[in-house]
Amino acid sequence: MEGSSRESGNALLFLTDEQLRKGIEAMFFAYRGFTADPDRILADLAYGRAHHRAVHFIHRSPGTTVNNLLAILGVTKQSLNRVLRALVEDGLVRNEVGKRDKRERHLYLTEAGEGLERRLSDAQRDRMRTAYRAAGPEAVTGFRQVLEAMMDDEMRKRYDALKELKG
Amino acid sequence: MEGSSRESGNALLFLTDEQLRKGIEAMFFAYRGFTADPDRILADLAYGRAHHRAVHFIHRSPGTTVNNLLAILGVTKQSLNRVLRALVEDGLVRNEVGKRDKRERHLYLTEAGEGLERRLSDAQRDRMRTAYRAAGPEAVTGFRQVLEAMMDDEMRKRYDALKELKG
DNA sequence: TTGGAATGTCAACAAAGCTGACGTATTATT
DNA sequence: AATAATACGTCAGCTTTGTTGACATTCCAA
Repeated sequence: MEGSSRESGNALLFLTDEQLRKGIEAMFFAYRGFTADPDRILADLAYGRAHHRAVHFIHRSPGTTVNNLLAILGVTKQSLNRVLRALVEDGLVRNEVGKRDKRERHLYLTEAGEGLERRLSDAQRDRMRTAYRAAGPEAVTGFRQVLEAMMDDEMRKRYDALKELKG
Repeated sequence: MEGSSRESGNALLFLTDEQLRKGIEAMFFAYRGFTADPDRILADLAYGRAHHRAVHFIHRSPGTTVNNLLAILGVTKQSLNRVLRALVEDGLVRNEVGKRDKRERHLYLTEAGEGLERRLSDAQRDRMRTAYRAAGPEAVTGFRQVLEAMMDDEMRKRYDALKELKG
């Protein structure tokens, strides 16, 4: 049989509105679960998701600049600045003037910052791990493939750039 | 080989922190893409994501009550009320006093409301369809499995309840 | 040396969440 | 019949996190 029983990735699938709607709802409800555990931790600390995201990506790319973080998070510098200021004041993030370009500020987590990052990502990874194990390795591959296909090109570049850090 | 090369769903997987972090980042960036298209449409209309969610779930469960919508969206009645009031004033949502229980208000989209819902979900489904086709049918199954495993139990119940509406 | 880039900061505002309090029907319970 | 509970709406005030716009500073590079 030509085309065969194992459809290739770019086969023209028949996708009903219902199937697609279910996917949309799955994203909605799953994202709630995805953020639920960190949110609980953050609530006690008077921090929000914005702080979590900043801490996450600074941990991921130590020494990243404000501008780079801005682009990854997709917010204005004013919005990010408020969050960063709080984190610096609370001693979770360290600010270092660039050596090559002294206009730039390189961002690092302090030990306390790394501690918070651990707490938050432990919680989030626990849920992710449980979900991955429940679904199985093939499902995980598919999960990642669909998510990557769902990103804007610009964001996929940034996502890939992060991936290459520790491969 | 016992266990075989095709690992079962509940096999104990070796999942590195890096793999899990990539999953977390994939969720973050993909969710941005997921909401990007409707967000652009909504911006022109002075509506936000909250309005989109209300419209989506009223479309999905016509005649649903305020209380039910509250539970699905996971917000307070004050927050939802603000959104609903705007939608009713703008003639997108219709409010009907319950026949069996007159305390309840059943919610329906008007024709204009259905029109907006179409516009929004067309945009969102286009992206979902493109992603599904790019990733292939097996990936789609895995995608859904992981997302469902990631939900809180409470939310999975609501998600399943929606699924059963039109199968 | 001058232009532009990167950063920080001030002010004002908006969306969308929250809590708490209160009112009004309506229904359920005792 | 009286009381309690439920469903909904609304007012007031607060928080987080985003937005613009304006402006100063620092510093690289042409």
